[in-house]
Amino acid sequence: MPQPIQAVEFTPEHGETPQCESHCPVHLNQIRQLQPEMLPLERAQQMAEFFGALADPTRLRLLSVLATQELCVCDLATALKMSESAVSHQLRVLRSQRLVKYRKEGRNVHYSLADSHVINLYREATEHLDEAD
Amino acid sequence: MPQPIQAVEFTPEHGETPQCESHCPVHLNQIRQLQPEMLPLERAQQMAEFFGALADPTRLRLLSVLATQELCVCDLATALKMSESAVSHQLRVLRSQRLVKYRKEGRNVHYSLADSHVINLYREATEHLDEAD
DNA sequence: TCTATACTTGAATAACTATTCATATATTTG
DNA sequence: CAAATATATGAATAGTTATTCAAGTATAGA
Repeated sequence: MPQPIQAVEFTPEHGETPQCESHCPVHLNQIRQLQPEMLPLERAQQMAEFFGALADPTRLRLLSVLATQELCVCDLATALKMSESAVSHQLRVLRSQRLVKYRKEGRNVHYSLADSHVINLYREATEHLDEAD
Repeated sequence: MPQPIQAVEFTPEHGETPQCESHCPVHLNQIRQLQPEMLPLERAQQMAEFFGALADPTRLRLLSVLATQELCVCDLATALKMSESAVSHQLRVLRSQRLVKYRKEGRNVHYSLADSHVINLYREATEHLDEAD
């Protein structure tokens, strides 16, 4: 896994006493060596929020139609048969994770996909799901 | 976006009346044409569940240490400084989405990453997050 | 077979999240 | 400026989820 980590908060005072007995394959020293590989909590939280933005059917449907063209909120609401308010709330989540970008034009706000990562993540997930469930 | 969709439940009876006025860029006919591009609800839910499995700091940390080596539950618990029960519950979520696989050996259960999609998704997310926040 | 260990699981609780409803802001048009 | 439209937002509610605790299963060894 990438992200070989910077700050690790591994304190020898508490917690790392292994519950495993001696026959367990990995022991204290090795677990200590695992720490540098482990995603630091803060980064893990940031990343979880990002994946969280993708973890909702409504938001995924919004992204799927935005993949075809730029659309304003009321068109998105119409296409998904949802209230504009609900769509707007979800677009805010997508914006907060920079999954979509927007462009104001008069009273309309046109949304579109932010970058290619969105498509790539979508594709990876699709491939994974299509492999023998 | 991939996944050009199979069944679309677009019924002309209700919902698709456009809230947008005539100056809105996309009209009813075009919105109707959007439907085939839209992720069907069932697939969207399936995909949301998958991303949901990645949307938790604990599970991402588990994956990050499993990326370095196969590990048993008690070692994972020790490394993350969490109860074995909590870790086991989270591993169940990862298993349910086939993000990890496991191997029983005596009383230990050794977990490892399921396939390369995990790494790819991790990398895409990392790259996205590292771009100008 | 009895005990200990590794892991799993169900129920309960606390924290989080999606939608609705009401309201607010901004822009266009009369 | 007033009215209408497009979007955004705050509060409330209902549904979801992560962790804990207690109990359960399975395997190994005495």
